[in-house]
Amino acid sequence: MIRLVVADDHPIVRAGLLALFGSEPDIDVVADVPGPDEAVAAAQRENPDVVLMDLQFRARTTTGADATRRIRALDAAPYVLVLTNYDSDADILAAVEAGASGYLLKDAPPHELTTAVRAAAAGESALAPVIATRLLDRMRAPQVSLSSREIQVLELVAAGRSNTEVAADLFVSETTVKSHLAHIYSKLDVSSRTAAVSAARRRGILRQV
Amino acid sequence: MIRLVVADDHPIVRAGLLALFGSEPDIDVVADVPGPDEAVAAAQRENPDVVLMDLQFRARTTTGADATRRIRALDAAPYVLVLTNYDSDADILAAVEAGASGYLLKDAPPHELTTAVRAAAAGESALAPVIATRLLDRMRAPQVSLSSREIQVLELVAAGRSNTEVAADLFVSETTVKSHLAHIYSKLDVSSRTAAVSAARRRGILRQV
DNA sequence: GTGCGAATCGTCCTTTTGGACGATGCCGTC
DNA sequence: GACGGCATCGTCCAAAAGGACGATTCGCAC
Repeated sequence: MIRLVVADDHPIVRAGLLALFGSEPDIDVVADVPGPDEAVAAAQRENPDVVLMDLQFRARTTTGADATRRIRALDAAPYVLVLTNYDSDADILAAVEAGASGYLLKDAPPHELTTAVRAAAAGESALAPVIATRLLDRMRAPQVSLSSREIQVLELVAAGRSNTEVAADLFVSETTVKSHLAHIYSKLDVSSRTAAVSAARRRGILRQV
Repeated sequence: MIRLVVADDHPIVRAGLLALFGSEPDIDVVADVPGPDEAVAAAQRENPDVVLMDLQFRARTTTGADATRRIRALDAAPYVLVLTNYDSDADILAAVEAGASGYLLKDAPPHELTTAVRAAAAGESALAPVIATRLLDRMRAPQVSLSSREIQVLELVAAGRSNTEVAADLFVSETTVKSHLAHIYSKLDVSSRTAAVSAARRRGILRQV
């Protein structure tokens, strides 16, 4: 019998997961909690085999990645599966770095969830097919990383500042700003400031406001 | 007995809603469907009192707002409640314009859902408290409100499209796009596209990606 | 110490954007 | 039926942004 803890702030999603695993004879949901801190507590208290955890929690400072890290640091730590709506690079990276053994999407078919839980309980890794594909793409495609100065420029641009204003803010010439922007465009494969901001947000390079 | 149709592309959410309404004696879920087109079909076939519908469907061209519009155009049309993750002005506006009688958030407590369904069945409007608050704020401070067309333009601009591209996307001339942008700038008190996007995000006019 | 990326600054030129005037048709309100 | 807001289209011009060449200096890695 696999002991499972479910952590998600949406009551509807928790109800759905309970219903789903309720019909699986070999999976027992021993706790369902609405927040990351409660998840860590439950992981200590219930001694589960697997924790299924959301990444985003509204109105919480702790993220799912933080909670994952803390759970994986426990003695006899359970495996953690991350379950989220988004498949952004930044999110996946955060989850993997925190020690998750799987990354699942909320719109996945139910059987993907149950097989993933069983795989995780057996100590194996479990990625949603979509995510696996994306990771492979990522490996194939060269990693884009902006320098800290470039990010600084892009943040000001995202805030709506003009090249002249950015130059004044950073005490450099407008030429320099344009030069940074040209590099940013080339790295992100775009050709305008709005497209750059949009691409950077999508990839988690800029704060998601 | 309230006949309810549930439309959401996440199997987990559908399972959760089924479990939730399963324990309500006066609500009968007569169909649960994964897409907007199926929702319209079910609304015709099952003759429900209320349709509970997601706004965003992955990998579909039809949006929840489109489906809502089509359902409300039926004979003996059921009431439509929109259920979504986001509370941006653009989404709310789209839903209301499409004829939704309520707007609910997925992280709402279950009782909000059931009371909203009962209210909708009785022909009343039902808004999540968060949304109601936002609408009231909007009424009190009506200083900035973009027209739906303007929001549409701004969304494309935020996605990094140029004026020419936006014009092509919306089947209008570039002059028209520039005219919309000029109005947007004046309303938001800015003078560039990036500043407009930034201001609109800050005020919740655009979704906080 | 050679090479490389980063940060800085230049010029010249083209494209895009924004501002300042227009104009028309439609719809809803008063 | 007049008025205002919205959406549509136009021209002309100035400013901003972007592309295509440059260039130097400074670290840091090999």
